[in-house]
Amino acid sequence: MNATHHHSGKHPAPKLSPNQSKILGCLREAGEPMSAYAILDHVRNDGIAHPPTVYRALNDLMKKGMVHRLESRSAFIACGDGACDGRFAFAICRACDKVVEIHLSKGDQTRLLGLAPAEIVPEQVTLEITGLCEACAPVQAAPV
Amino acid sequence: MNATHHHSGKHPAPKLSPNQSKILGCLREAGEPMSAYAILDHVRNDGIAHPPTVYRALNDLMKKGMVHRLESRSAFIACGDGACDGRFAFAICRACDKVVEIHLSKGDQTRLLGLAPAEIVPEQVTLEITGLCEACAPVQAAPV
DNA sequence: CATAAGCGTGATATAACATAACAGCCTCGG
DNA sequence: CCGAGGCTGTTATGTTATATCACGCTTATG
Repeated sequence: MNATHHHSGKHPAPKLSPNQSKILGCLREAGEPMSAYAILDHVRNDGIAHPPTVYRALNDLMKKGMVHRLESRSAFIACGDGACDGRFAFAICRACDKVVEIHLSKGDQTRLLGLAPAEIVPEQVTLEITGLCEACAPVQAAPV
Repeated sequence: MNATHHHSGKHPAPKLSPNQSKILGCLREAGEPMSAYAILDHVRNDGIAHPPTVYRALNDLMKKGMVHRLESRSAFIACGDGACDGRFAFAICRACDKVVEIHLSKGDQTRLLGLAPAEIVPEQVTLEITGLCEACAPVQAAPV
């Protein structure tokens, strides 16, 4: 699971440290959001033993656009694309925690940033849409 | 103007418990986001002494639409409108923490919900736009 | 009155999430 | 040799949130 030379193309060169690779590998294997401490539990085998080590790697991976944080759940997930430019959104099933990454078009991004009031110059967007996925819809009642 | 009939007009009847009133008052006085523990510090005078008391009131107030949670900061803020229907967004200055509540038009709401993939039926939107306000722009460099 | 149900609250304890601060070990360039 | 910088390890602590049980008050009922 060494992602050190992935395919070249859209994405900037990764250049990951050993710890970053381990943690990214863990998140990619899971394919779903994990809390920092859940990650820690899964990489103890790999010699990572303390929270700061995990958070350091996660923060570095987020700067590279390879991991995103789901604010509404305090959880982290690998970017479905390898890496992206920071303009993205998520749809999350409230019942099973399934996450779908939404790729925002240029137009979407512009419209979103345009919602900011004149007094604040927008830089970054956090957009998370919660709902119910196909599988969970039949067995759940609407709470809102 | 006590229209306790149905929820006529924009705002449903408040009917707050004493603790809810104290905590909403605290947030309204502040006019800015506060962490649950910052709120706790400010209402100790009023006889509230433990975290669960604060969280209980905050959760009730959020259900009523009178308080919102800023996911990206783990903070709470009084609704600028008294109460609203849950379709709103925030613009936040990353330097001074100033928050502006953005009221989404019907069209904005529809577009946002439309971003959800087919496999997840959207129910709720969390949109937070971080940037730099007029006052802070001159003295801050862009980090991203 | 007695009693039970329901609700808001008080209080203890602990869980879950995150970072500050410092120390060790490399490698690189002088 | 020596210092700078990058990455990691480690200890300790700070911050955010909830589970659980107990208490007192009001109300409905017999």
